[in-house]
Amino acid sequence: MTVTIKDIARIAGVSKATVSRSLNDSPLVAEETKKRIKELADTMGFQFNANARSLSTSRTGTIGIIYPERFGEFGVSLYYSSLLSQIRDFLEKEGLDNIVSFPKNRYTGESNIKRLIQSKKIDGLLIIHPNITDVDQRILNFIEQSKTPYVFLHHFPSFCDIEKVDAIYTDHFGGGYDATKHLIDLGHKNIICLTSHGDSMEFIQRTEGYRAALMDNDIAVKEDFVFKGYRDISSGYEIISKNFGFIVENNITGIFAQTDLMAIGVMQALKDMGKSIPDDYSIVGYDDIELVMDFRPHLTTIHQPREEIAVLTCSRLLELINGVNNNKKVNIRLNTKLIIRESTKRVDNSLEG
Amino acid sequence: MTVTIKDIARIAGVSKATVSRSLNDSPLVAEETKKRIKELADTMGFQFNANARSLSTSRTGTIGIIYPERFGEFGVSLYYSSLLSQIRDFLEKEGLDNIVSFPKNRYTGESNIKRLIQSKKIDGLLIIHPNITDVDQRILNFIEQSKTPYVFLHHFPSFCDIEKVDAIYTDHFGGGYDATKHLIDLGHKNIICLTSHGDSMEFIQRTEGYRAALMDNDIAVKEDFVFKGYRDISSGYEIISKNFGFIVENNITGIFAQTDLMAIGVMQALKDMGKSIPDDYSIVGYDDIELVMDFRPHLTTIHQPREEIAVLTCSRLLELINGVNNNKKVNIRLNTKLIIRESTKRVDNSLEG
DNA sequence: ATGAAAGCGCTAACAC
DNA sequence: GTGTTAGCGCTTTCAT
Repeated sequence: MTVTIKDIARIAGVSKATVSRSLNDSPLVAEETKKRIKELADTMGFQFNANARSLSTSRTGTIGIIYPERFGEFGVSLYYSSLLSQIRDFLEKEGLDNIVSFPKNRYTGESNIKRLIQSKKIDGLLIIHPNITDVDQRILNFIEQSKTPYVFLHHFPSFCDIEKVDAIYTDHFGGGYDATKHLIDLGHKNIICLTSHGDSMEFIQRTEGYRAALMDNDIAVKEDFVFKGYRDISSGYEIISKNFGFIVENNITGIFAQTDLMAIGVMQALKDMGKSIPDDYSIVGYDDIELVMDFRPHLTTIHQPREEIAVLTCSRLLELINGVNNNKKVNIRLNTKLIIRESTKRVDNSLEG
Repeated sequence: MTVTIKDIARIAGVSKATVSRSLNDSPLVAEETKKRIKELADTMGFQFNANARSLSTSRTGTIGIIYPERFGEFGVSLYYSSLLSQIRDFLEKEGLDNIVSFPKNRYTGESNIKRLIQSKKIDGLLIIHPNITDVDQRILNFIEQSKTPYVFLHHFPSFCDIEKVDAIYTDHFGGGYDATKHLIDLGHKNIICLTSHGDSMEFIQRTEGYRAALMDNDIAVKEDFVFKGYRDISSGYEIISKNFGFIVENNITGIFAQTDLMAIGVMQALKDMGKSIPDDYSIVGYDDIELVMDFRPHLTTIHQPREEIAVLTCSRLLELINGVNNNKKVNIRLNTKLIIRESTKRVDNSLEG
């Protein structure tokens, strides 16, 4: 039923080797035979057996994508699924398949990274890992010594020597800084910040950016101005509702929410309290997910260049796989971009004491 | 560097066959040797070469998931990505990998279904296909004669003889019916419906359910009460804003939006016009995506049993792959469930003429 | 320019 | 209970 090169060889009256060479466009075979074989293969509906091929060449034509476990969570997936789409798009263009996996099997605890590499199911790895615990040094060593091409993306891989890995990431510190600076520039002095629980690097870095911007502008950094939540809409909503007294007492006018979802929740909460945005409060989000355009006022936010991340990451991985420019590591920090929309506004000083 | 069964055989002083048998838990080998071999394999960090294995057994341990192309679009992915998560979860439990793919490569136009099957990259296929154009009869025949196990999910596969395929889907007609009936039961007489452009079966079926419910309750079906949009928040928003005059003129009080996202947009639009929900308008959505809980009032909606779909679909596919109960097709229509929350309310008849 | 043959790592008859 | 061997479908030396 399935047609193999052997079948083609038989029918064409040539050897398997010639068929293989022809279909792989080897220059060693006469143009004429090559053409004949190709056409024959085509009419016979031939397709390489990927397993046989991989066994022989050690190339599978599939890329492994390692996602943080909480990808499964709803809110988190909004930004990531957009990034993933871009990655898929690129790989599709190259005719590559992809296997998406968590670092570990959640049931057996087995390392999917190790498994995928050892079982030779993939040609390379794209890794988004939030922190040290998820991809530990042992695994990292394993990948390294297996010589599997891999690229880290999205965050700065702070848990390892950046000189020793390929990584494409955005400047989360800078993003946090810019968001805060924007509020400061608009005259806001009392700015709170909503970040995420946990040790995910991106949030730690955004918060550092927030602090730095305040300090650079001689505004005291107050630890109780940093609220930890769950990076989704309801968490943003809840933090604001519960702490509204605090917000009023402290004369807060600027709010930096470290995810757009939180920012949306913040806006909802303020609206529900009869407040107006940006007249009463200025809000800055983070991510620039598509969803924000569905809400009024349109959110001022930090755009992450997802498409660029995807393109650069995939291109780099392909270089590694194809063995070009793989003598030295590539390390790119992409700038985020402040997108000013409608949720931020110059503070009205005339009303101040 | 990589350790193979040959290495183990050499070190253990047995043949490759014995090693293979041991690691595959064959009853043909003595318990003692088996144990010894297993431990050895373990300490040596052995892992089967998936390609060699697949070549020999024709089993790959990976499942292909075919998604509609517009999975890439943001709004659409909210429901589907939740479904996909559930599927992944099940497959993870079984130690299976998955390759997610569109029906065709968007660049080359090549059929990914054919390619994945012919190249023997997958053991079975999970197919979510919106309509006839995406998975045409030729491909269907191809799958069939390739004997690749496959299960359709999410929609009723109306383009083929349902008796001849395995399919797990929800009752979109029933869902549309229940949503509408709920509004009718609450006393609403003038009910509009927001559906999606295109020929996606799920929406056609939901609209049919809407019509049937009206007819069954002696309410005239008016074609201009059905609005076509893009299944996202802004589309819902726009339809309501643009047609608010129509809504008022026609005394509309009930709105059935065929996606939750549209429903959210509807609520926003009405709010922005100073209307109150559910006092002025009752809204019913569809899907029961997680996002709806982030909005007030909480949306009354049609819950789709995604987890059940995922579990049943995957279980069935595994049966097919393992050759159990594969003599007759399985065809399950799951019921949706009306979830009554805060966006619907009995119509206040005292105000009526 | 083409063919023969070995080998990739594993499984499964078939022998013993 | 274990070993030998052929074979899965392809690539790639090495011959010719």
